[in-house]
Amino acid sequence: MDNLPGNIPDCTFFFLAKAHQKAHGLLKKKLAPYGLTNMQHLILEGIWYQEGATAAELGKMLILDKATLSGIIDRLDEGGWIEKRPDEADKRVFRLYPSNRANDLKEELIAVRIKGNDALLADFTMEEKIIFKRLLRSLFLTE
Amino acid sequence: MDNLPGNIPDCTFFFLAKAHQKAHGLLKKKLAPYGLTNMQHLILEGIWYQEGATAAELGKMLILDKATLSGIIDRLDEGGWIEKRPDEADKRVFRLYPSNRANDLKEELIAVRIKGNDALLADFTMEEKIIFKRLLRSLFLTE
DNA sequence: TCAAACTCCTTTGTATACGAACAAATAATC
DNA sequence: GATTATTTGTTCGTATACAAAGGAGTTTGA
Repeated sequence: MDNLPGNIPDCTFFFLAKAHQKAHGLLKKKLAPYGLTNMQHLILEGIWYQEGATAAELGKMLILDKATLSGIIDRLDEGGWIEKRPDEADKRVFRLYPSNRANDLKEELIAVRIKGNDALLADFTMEEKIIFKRLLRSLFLTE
Repeated sequence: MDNLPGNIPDCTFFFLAKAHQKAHGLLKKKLAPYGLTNMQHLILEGIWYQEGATAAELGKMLILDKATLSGIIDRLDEGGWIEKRPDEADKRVFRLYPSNRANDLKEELIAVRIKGNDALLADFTMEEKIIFKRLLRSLFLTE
């Protein structure tokens, strides 16, 4: 990328956007055969780790806008990946559960993400992997 | 974020998405007063560094899909930030130039991005900044 | 206990992303 | 020099993002 203009090579906004773009594309390819998008996979895995979660809870856990979540949950539901059950106590809320079909693919789908992670950082040394993840974490966790 | 589910805390896809989400939001706020989005700012700066560039050239330089670029360029044009001039030799192509209004704000707008970068990495040590940018670069520049 | 405040989810509008299909134009090749 | 292949930019369809506003339900507080 020698033709990147003067200041842009030192722009973290740009680097982050491009690193994310690449990571997103990599996982996207691995998930395509399942008919799942990256976000759908993320929400589904969130539900596996906290069955019966509400949309609000998932939003806080995964740092997602409620408006964005609404659509993703709808498509997960339409695709038969999850089930929306109304909460008995609070009529505003519904609770989310993975479908049987989703559970049948649970180990496989989680493995896809883990292997994707390995592939993404394949060229990094062990130290670099650790440092990279630590810096990413501290970046988005710092308010 | 102690309530992040088991495996997700070690997911680079997630970290990258969230770090990007945060960086994007930070720059977005700083650009809002100008009526520019992050992407519009990026393209505009790309044009400043290479006046008369074509959409295809910008796409290669900034690693952007031509379909995505098409819309952004349209809105930059409608907003009066750039000018599209047809190429005389190649009738498929138009060349992009910053408007006078854009040039009046050039230094200021570039400074906004640079200061945004500083703010984003404010909590990092100098070494961390260097390493972080190096790792991000190598991640998205790898083949 | 009743109105104000707040919460949960949805909907609307705008802006990316990007694969796919297309029309127009240019380049390649025989 | 005509046919084929490639390139450029647009449009379409689908999926995020997220601000803003709305409807329904719940909680507070006087």
